[in-house]
Amino acid sequence: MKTVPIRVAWLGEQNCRDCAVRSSALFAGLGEVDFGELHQPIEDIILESPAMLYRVGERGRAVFTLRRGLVKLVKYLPDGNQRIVRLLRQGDTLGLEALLSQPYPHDAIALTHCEICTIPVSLVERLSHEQSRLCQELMTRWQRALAEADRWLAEFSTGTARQRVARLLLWLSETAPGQPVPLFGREDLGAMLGLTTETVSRTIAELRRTRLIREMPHNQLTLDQAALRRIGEGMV
Amino acid sequence: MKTVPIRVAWLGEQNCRDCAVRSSALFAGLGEVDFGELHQPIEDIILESPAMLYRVGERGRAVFTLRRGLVKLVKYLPDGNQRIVRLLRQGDTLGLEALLSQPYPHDAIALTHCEICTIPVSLVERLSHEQSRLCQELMTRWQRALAEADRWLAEFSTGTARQRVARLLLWLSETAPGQPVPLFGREDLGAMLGLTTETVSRTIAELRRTRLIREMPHNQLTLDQAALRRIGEGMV
DNA sequence: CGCCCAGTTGAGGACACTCAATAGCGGTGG
DNA sequence: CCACCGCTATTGAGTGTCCTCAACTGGGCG
Repeated sequence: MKTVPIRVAWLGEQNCRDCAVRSSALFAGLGEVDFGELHQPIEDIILESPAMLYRVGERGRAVFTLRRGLVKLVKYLPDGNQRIVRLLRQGDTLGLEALLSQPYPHDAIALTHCEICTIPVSLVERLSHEQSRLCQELMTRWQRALAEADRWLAEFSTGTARQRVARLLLWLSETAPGQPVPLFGREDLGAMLGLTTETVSRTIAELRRTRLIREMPHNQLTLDQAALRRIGEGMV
Repeated sequence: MKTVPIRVAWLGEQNCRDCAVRSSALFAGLGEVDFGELHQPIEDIILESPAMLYRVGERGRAVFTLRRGLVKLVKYLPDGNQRIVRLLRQGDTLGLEALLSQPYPHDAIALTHCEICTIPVSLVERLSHEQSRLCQELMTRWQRALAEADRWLAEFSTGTARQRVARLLLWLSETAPGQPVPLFGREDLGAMLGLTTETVSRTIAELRRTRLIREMPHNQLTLDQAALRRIGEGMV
């Protein structure tokens, strides 16, 4: 895996009040008053594609909000193979484990260009003493992560290769329905779906031949959503 | 599915102070002082095997602590098939979603004899206003659930049928290593591992023939843990 | 230009699924 | 008490999907 330098930008004057994902971000529930408390600067980082945000086992001192992009969470099996257990997208939170002083349980690796807020654990802790509202907000994050995990298991580890690929493509188009979908490496797709790269490749090729997906510039895809939905649900 | 009447027992004088799973239960972090606040009675219920604790979509008004037994969380796929996304055991917490006023996302069904504490959401909410410690405790529950979900995905949806069955048996023996393990219906096992009942049956039969597992009374099994561990890790 | 990596395609085989028949077990009723 | 039923588990035969191994293609970049 290539290592890519991490560019860091400080928000300076700017703060979470103006954040693009404010409505879905961690501090969404806090009113204006509370923002006064954010004296501590929140770091904003940019990652390019195969860059690692954190590594399994690291002691984290930060929680992250994904403002833009896609991040994979990777677990390593005893036999050395790797499995992508979840994908995070715009508005999702990463590294909540750090709040519990636990090491991160995955590798977190950028799949696309990513913009990520770094929120020091100390800040969250300080605020949560005063704001029981924040606690609620945090639990919502956990809940969302868990719901995604369950969905991941049900949709992407069950059924034929065709079904899994179709469901994954639809999942990827959920953030912006109708918009083109970024397609990444066959190896990653395989690790998400529990399939080999060859099987994924064959399946994608077949979908392309039958015009259910169409290549666009920049490795983007447009989908025949209705048809893919039928496939995903087993209507062959 | 048979419906089994639910026997309800009130704890009366007894409370969480004396609970068998106190050290791992929801209120584990609370000192003696805090127990004074538990004026509200905590209901203790007993479920027998295929009884349902709650149903997907229900508006929950309670969180549950599993004091004893095994509970499956079931999700239903669009094609009507069902998938068991997680198994809960002694000390685990169920229905945390109720704290966020969310409907339960699964069916929760007892796989064995179960003893379960029912904790009203209102009680948790009242306490959590005063006790930021409880918030921490709750997040730990979420984190544990999420870790189990990830593990479930990595261990029970990957590899050959032999590997999956071996790993599941080992998982079941984790609560009490060396102790016999309860074995349940092939259909449930299949839904946990993403396999058909026939494949599970063949695999179990083969493990029995090769003496890696041994039948005991009451549908219990003793395991050759070392051998199963080798299988689970792919050392054939 | 040629290397390297990612993706594609092919052939063969292994594994799990499907369909179907049989065996075991517990409960019910004659 | 035994015969019968229903359900679950087991076993078998045949098929299909996906995996493995391997060759080939094509674009990016030194």
